[in-house]
Amino acid sequence: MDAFFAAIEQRDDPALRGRPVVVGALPGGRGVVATCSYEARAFGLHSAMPINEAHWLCPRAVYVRPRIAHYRGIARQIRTILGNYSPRVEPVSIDEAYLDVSGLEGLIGPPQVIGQRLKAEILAEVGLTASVGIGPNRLVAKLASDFQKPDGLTLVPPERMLGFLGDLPLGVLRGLGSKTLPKLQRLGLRRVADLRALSLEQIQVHLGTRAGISLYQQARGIASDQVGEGAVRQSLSKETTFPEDVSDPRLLQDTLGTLAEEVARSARSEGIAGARVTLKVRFQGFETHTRQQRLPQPSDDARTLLGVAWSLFEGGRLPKKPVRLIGLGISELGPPPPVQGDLFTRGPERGHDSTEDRRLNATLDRINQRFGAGAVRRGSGLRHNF
DNA sequence: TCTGGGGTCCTTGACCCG
DNA sequence: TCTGCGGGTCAAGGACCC
Repeated sequence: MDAFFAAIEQRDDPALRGRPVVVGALPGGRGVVATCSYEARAFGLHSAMPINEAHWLCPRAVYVRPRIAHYRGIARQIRTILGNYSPRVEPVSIDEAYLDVSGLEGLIGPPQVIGQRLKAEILAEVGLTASVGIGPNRLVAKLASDFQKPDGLTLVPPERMLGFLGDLPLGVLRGLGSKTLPKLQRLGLRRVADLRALSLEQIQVHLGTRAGISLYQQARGIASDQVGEGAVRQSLSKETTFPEDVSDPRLLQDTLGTLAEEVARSARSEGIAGARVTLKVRFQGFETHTRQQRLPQPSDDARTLLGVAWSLFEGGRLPKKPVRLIGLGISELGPPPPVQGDLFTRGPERGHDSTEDRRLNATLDRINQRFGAGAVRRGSGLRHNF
């Protein structure tokens, strides 16, 4: 989908159409651009840009908070449409999916006809534009979909694949970000064709074994053509950045307690538990540390997670500096431990209970006391109100 | 103009053990 | 008994993606 979040906001509010729209944090606070409209991109704005930099570049843009639940609903609508075209659909994120359309020529038509009909139906049904890329494998299809945006359709048949890839700037390849790309640029490499001229060993000298193999293959269009179920979850976490750096241990512990409850709630709703707890702390100056501990058995219990995380915080030999962000996650996921006792004898910490709600409200009250009434509100998630 | 949140995967160093 | 070495495992950090 094209500028998905921003496009939805423009669709829903006619006053925003044709104007620069930024979805993300609000100017003055701590945060970044999640997505911005193409009108905003003309000012140099882009995803992940600090919101205050965006505001400095484009003060007249409209800044709105994301409405993730709303976007998810629309994503479901779109996925339903995709499912009508192919039984093999693999969602990759809220606004992207792979479709295997091989073998559908006889039923619908050639791939470009399928792509055109798909785009037209999405526009008619949900009022948003999508960009379609067609290629012999996932890598080429993805790069083709980015080739003409917004509202594009790019077909790359197998015989044109190497030429198409070779002309693209290096930065479009997976794994080349703000650290690795400059390494290759310092070697004088600019386009994918330049990288293709290097041997596997030459790439690996600069980028390491795994990344070397990946880029060597990408440059040659070697990639999977399997459209599958998507990935299995490996971890689950919640984190929050404070409006101002925090030194008060009570506020830190309370916030960690709220995060523990949110992680435990999500874990239980998915029927999973974690055998490893990770504490994440970002200090003043953006210095980030993690500490983790393995549990004797997997847990989905908020009090257990908080207990472990807080002991990691206190005993983890962390810097004694004000805290910018705190987070808690679980990994080594598996089935939850068997519940001891029945519904009437088991502890109040399991299931949907009022203990968690009381603790959450107490935490929100404390944060409101610290940062002023209305800093956070109950019900829509701590981090969104920050 | 200071850097969100939720993820994945890889590399590296410490440590243990044979 | 001491030392070197290689492999396995774990913890931590880093890079990247959406």
